[in-house]
Amino acid sequence: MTADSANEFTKRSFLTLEQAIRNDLAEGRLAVDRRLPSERELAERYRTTRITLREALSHLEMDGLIYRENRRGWFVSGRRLVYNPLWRTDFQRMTREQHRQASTELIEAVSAVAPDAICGLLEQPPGTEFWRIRRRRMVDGRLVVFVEHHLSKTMFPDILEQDLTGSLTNLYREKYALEYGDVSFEINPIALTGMPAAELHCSDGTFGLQIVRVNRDQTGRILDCDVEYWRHDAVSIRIDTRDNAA
Amino acid sequence: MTADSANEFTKRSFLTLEQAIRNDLAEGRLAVDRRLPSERELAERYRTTRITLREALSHLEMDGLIYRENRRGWFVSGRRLVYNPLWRTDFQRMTREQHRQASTELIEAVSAVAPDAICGLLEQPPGTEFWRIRRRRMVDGRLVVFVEHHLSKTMFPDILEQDLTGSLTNLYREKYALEYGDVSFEINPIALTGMPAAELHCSDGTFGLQIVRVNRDQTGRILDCDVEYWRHDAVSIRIDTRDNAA
DNA sequence: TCACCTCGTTGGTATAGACCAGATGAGAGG
DNA sequence: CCTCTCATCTGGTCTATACCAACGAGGTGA
Repeated sequence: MTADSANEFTKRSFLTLEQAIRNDLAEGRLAVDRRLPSERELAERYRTTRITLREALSHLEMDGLIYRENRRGWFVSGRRLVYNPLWRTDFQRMTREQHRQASTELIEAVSAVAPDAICGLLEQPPGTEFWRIRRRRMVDGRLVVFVEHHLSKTMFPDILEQDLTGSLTNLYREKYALEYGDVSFEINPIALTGMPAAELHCSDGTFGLQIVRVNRDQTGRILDCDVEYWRHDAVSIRIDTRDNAA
Repeated sequence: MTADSANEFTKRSFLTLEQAIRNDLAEGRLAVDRRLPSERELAERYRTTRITLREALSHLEMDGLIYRENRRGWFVSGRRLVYNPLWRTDFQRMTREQHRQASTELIEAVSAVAPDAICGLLEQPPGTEFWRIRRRRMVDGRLVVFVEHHLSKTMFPDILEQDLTGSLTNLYREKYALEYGDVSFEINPIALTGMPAAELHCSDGTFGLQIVRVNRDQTGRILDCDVEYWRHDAVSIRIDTRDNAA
């Protein structure tokens, strides 16, 4: 690279830089989930500093083209998982229908006092104990969502003895004869911190989507409340009232 | 401030810094939509550099506590507007029900070829011309969303002669006797760039939510397609199937 | 064979200083 | 009184450099 071409970068060089990486991604020179070269190497290659380089990478991250794993590096994002929070379908089936492979990992399953906000959503007094099930899920080998379920201890007295790495939907149906009915949920764009960030291996403060869902059975009784924390680049929320009419 | 207390900031000082600003916000020392002191002033006050200061501010921005306007400064975020993309309610009414004040500004209303993706959603061949209406909306005086509507030219031949700063929902009903029926939409977390960023007065690359919505009338005919770009900290998506059953 | 430790590399965070371009407000001119 | 111009301030971007802590690979010892 000559001094002249380096000069092209003098103003808003991170844009050029960003575009260069965009091209590499678009033309498939970088495969999905593959790690990018180290920041120092990229900075040198584009004749800039790490600060500027990281500025460009942040933009690409916000745009969902790349993601990073805490202290491990930057990786190429795959296509987004299409997710309809209104569907009763379980995660495994949903991913299979999109020709993708999912897996679930149980982090903990204990009895615990739910935060006041959760108790409120579950229409119970503050300080109520619930089963708290924490899990995380992967799609095509990548960690994409951390989920915290809060369930009634009286409705599901022995649920901790079941296999909790599978679908709770199926457990409800098969063991407790409960079907999903109405659902309500809330989507908030937030920064991932603390446990969700740690479990998803992303650095504290990474952008994410929080989805809080309250599920009811066919008679309107509240079944449980899920709090999901998604890597923002891994998901696309899609809802069609025609699908949910039935 | 002594040299000793400055040393407390030597490691991950942006966290301390972040917490300090969080406290200021929580205790109301900074009012909603009020401008924060300049970056240089804050950096000096917290005895750090602008880079580090901006790191802390970015975290708060991602968490939705503050937002920035391009080259104008940082401001305190208000509470999120609760938004249900399934409702037929118009924007004005929705905000009024939440005791907030809304206004709409027309940016342009022209005939234009829609991008291929939009033509696809509207079930028309690529290259089809539609009315393209661009608007932006404020809540309590703050710009929160940029919207691009694409409508059929044959269904609404004279819509450009109407008042386009009000509710399109109402126009459909009153002038064309059309009611909303099914709706489908998609939510994507993305980086705001180009026109949406410029119209929302946010710097290129600011994080936002894109909501693409396709509206149908009571007979299932496609009415229009809206592409909305929201400031991420200004909105909370909330849906309850019990509300939409009727 | 496997647990443990060491060490190089990487990302995470920080300092110090600089210039540019857009936004703003005060002052000049009509 | 209004409009236009210009200096000033602010955020936006950049260079150059440094240290720390975590990750991972490879070697060591039980």
